[in-house]
Amino acid sequence: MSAEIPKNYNTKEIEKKWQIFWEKERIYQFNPDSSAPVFSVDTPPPYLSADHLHAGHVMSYTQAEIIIRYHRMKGENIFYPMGFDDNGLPTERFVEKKYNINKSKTTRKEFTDLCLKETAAGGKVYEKFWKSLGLSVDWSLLYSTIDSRSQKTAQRSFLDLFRKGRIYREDAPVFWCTACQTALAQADLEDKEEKSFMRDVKFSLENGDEVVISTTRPELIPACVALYVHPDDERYRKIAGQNAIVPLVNEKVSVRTSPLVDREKGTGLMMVCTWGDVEDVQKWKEDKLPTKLIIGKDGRFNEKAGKYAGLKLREAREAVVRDLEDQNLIVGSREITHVLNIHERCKNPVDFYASPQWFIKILDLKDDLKKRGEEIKWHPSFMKIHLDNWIDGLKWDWCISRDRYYGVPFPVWYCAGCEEIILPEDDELPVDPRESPPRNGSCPRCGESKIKGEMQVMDTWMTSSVTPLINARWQDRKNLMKEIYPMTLRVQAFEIIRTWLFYTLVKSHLHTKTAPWREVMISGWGLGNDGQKMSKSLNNFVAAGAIIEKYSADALRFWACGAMLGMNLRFSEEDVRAGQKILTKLWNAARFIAMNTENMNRKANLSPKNLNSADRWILSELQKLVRSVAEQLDNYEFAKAKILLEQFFWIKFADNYIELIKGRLYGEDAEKKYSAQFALFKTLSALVHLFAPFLPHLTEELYQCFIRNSASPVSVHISPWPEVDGDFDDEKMRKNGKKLMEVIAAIRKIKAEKGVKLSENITALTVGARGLDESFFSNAASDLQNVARANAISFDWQSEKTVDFST
RNA sequence: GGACAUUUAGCUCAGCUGGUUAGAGCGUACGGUUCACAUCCGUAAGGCCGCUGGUUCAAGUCCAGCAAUGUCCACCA
Repeated sequence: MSAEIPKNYNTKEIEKKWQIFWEKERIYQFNPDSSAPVFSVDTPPPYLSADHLHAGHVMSYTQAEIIIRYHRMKGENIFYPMGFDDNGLPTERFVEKKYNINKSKTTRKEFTDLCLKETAAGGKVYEKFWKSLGLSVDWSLLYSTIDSRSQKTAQRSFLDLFRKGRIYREDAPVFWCTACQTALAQADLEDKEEKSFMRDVKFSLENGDEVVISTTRPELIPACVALYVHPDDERYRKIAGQNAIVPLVNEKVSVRTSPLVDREKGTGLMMVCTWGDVEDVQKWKEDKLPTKLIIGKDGRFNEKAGKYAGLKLREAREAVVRDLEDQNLIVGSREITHVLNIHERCKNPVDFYASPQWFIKILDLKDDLKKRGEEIKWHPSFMKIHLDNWIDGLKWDWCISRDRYYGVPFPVWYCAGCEEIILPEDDELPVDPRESPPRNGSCPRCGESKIKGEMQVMDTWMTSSVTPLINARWQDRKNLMKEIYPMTLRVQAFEIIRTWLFYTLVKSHLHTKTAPWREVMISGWGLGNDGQKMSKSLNNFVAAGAIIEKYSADALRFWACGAMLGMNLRFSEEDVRAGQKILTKLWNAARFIAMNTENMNRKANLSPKNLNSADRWILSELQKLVRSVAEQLDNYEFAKAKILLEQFFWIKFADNYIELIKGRLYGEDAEKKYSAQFALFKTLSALVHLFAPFLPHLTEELYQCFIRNSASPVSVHISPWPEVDGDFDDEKMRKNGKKLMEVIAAIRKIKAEKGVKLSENITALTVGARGLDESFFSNAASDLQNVARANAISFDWQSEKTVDFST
């Protein structure tokens, strides 16, 4: 047998071999007919537009996968799908950039065709990559957020919520990205600090008096519709109720009062425009102020802006300031730093704009949603606070429509005659009202046959928020709702708690009156060498494919599970190399064991009393390891489990135990040799299983080469997780073992330091030996003597005196 | 301004419900081995455990305050 075992572990060949094997044998396939408990997983569908996969992706997917593999080996029926998010704005932007095209200058058909082509290509790259990493995904469950099943689910979600009165359409101010030319939701915004100028501008009152307002947005002066003061502000008591004249446009606006005005801010006199910020929108709503929208959807000023019409925002600001200066109306100006909202996808500043949009009413659900959040078990627990904070801070209903081309269409038509909203039946879905009319062709209310389809598309989260329902085939007659829903586990990173997690919670609360999952697992970020977030625009980008190519998937996975759940992890090639080292070490240890257990009878089961001391020790340590690794994995503490495994394997098993029993393996005493062989094989077998979730390729190779027999499962990944064997779980043995290791250390020290400190070391040695139980020692003495001999020392345990160096 | 997290050896991080001389990996220096190990083993150097107070017989570990870093949120007149 030993002749057949290759000396080196050929990473690339072997990993590829088992990946093909797993697929062929359908090791990871979900079995809907099994009676085993189901463990269903809701994994993030990554955006295909991210055309480079980096080590950060590897980290979060691997961490989740280790937990999943553990549950699979515990005999649970794993439902582990993969999805691709190839829907919506990110994909559009990717295509725009790649082909350098402008959405408004191409037809919808051309554009969506390109999007579909790119997502198909991207999907292939992703699938290949995830497979090369060894993810135990059931690829037969693959979904894409633009495929017809997802569209159907998203549209049915819309219809269901519409019927429940949760969805409304309103022509109101919305967050608007002038670069993408679409409405946005609160969750699509990001903060950005920017330097700007606070300018003090003179306004005249009708009676000729002058007042001063402060603003960072002078270009909105032509859109001013009111001034506000605090009702108790002595300075302005007299002017409240009067009219002011807006400079440059000479329009009359009223001076109103509101207790919400902050007297300390600026001059205490507040200019309200259509609409510069959230305050403006609120005042506009509450006091029914006039509307004077001077910025168009493309970001240019429109005809209502008078002489500034046609200018871009920046140009308009310059022009307005120039004009104000010419008229000596700017009485103060200072540079300030303030934070403005930018669009998360394109980083352009977000404005307000009014146009008809679809909304889901969520502001009245805050308490319910927080309660749903509490039904879920959070790992790590503090991550739940991010959700609560977000819910507390909600100010707007969820705007679900986007003025774009590529995405799931709304299942909505409008009657051209009576403006009735026309909806399809569930069995018609998916529909595309932009392309085809409703089934019965005319308006059910007025009979009008001219019907318009809704041209907007859904927010990408409208689809992503129903991934559990897509997977459970909620929309199908024969669905898996009972089997896999609510799902067992959601895995994701923390930055999309406010989007993906929150929106999914909203949907499942409204559709199924449950939380969507029982547990969530939130991972941190993989950081670049410099500690910054990995991003391909920076030089800290670590292409995951290249690392796998250079080392191995298993080594990269070993790095990925090095941080505790929820913590960020800095990438370091040294750590990957350390992972590679443990692969080699495991391979060699297994090879050694295989060579020395070739002819042993593996069927017989020895009991502790038939074993030598050292063998009982390592097996008792093994039981402790089995117990604690399971404990850690139950708590999603894969990093701690990994450390336990490493330390047991490398230090206790390889450096100490194997060295201790080599003499018996090479010796003539068949009984003593068999005792060691038995412990060696039992330990190796357990280790291969315990390491399997972390290092799936290597452990599969070891299992197939050294462990598997005709009665075993075809793969280590579906073979049973090790259990504690009470017969060998012996604390007394572990205590003796600790002493045993001290004695070995003392022997090595004597060797290393020769004469130096000799007496101390000999004392350590004898004291260590004396600390052992008598029967344990008498049985282990020959093993120790062997170690001593291997270190060129002979020691007389009886007299505790003689030390020879056979130099 | 609010929230959450982090702060322990040169680097990356462990240190559970407080208890003897604070640990691992990598890196560094030195020594040994190459008969499982394109290696491996051993030894050493290196830490006011962010700062300040408090509780306690006893604190890296609990409490309070402060600081730095990261992230999220709020503030945009």
